Amino acid sequence: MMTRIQRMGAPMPKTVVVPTPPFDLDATARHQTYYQRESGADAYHDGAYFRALEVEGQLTVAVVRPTGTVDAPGLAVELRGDRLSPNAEESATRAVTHILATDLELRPFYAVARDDPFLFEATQSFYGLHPPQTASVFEALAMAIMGQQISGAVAHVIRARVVQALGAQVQIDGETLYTFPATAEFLIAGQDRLRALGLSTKKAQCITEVVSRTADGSLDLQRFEAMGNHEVVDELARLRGIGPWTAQWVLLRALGRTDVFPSGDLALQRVLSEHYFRGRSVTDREAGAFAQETWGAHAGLAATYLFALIRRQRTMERGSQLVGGA
DNA sequence: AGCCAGGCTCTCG
DNA sequence: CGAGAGCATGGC
Repeated sequence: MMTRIQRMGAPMPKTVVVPTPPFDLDATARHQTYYQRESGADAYHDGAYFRALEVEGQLTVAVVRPTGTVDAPGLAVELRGDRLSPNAEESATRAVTHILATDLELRPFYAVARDDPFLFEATQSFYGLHPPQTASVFEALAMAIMGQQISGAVAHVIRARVVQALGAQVQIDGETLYTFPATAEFLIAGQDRLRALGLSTKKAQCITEVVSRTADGSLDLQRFEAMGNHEVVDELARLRGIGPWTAQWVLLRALGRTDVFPSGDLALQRVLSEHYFRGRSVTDREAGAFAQETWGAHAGLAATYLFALIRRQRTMERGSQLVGGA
């Protein structure tokens, strides 16, 4: 596969973006990059969020740093690399603010969460965490398919392998990032290559079907933006290998449908079981109904904060294991 | 060394 | 509807 490599040096003019408060870049970028220590499409270190992007055929890395406070937030967005056209600059800035969901309003959700001690604690611990979104519908769909069934750690390894193999490589300050591969790159790779990168036969077939149908126009993911939740689910369910879990995550992660609770998610089902059902296991249906009743139109934000809790829990467990093992 | 992990599809009762 | 099997891989 042809890999374009670009070395980037000279700093570019910065744009300042004002997110809807509260906004905490640290919490949001950590959440977004949780599994990607490095060699993914983005990275977070030294207080800056990095994301490789391809806009209008031009490669760039957006570097985002906080300029204000969580309650009076500002973000400095710097585009590194070859000078972009004004249009491309605007697209890149829009893309990275979309990824960080800067315009999302958290306060109504916080108001609902106040009645719920468990979630209230989460809204305090992760105050200002906006639910990160993917750059495109396809990115969310491909990421979800690659992550079906397997653990987060395994999903991370496989996704990183695919992104590195098929994405365009960008180097900045000695760090290597890759753009998330476009549908065309998956199409060129084909089933066998995807299979060799660690996807199961079914997943490789599923992604191949998505990208070939995108290529022949029978599937238009761009259109999802303007469609209702149920329409999107119906359209996605027609594809072999895509069920409720994948569709729910696409709605939440790509389209910012923060009313959608991924009720098919086993990790979320377990959290609900533990904290709201006294340990009794819950079905997909029960999880969805409970989330809808409890958090209403903000159920998707609740899911984001529940995942933040799950991750914090795992991080602490890992920490204590390391201490215990030593 | 196994068992399980942020499922989906198909089959059978 | 609900339950069960096969799929793939890496980490604990």
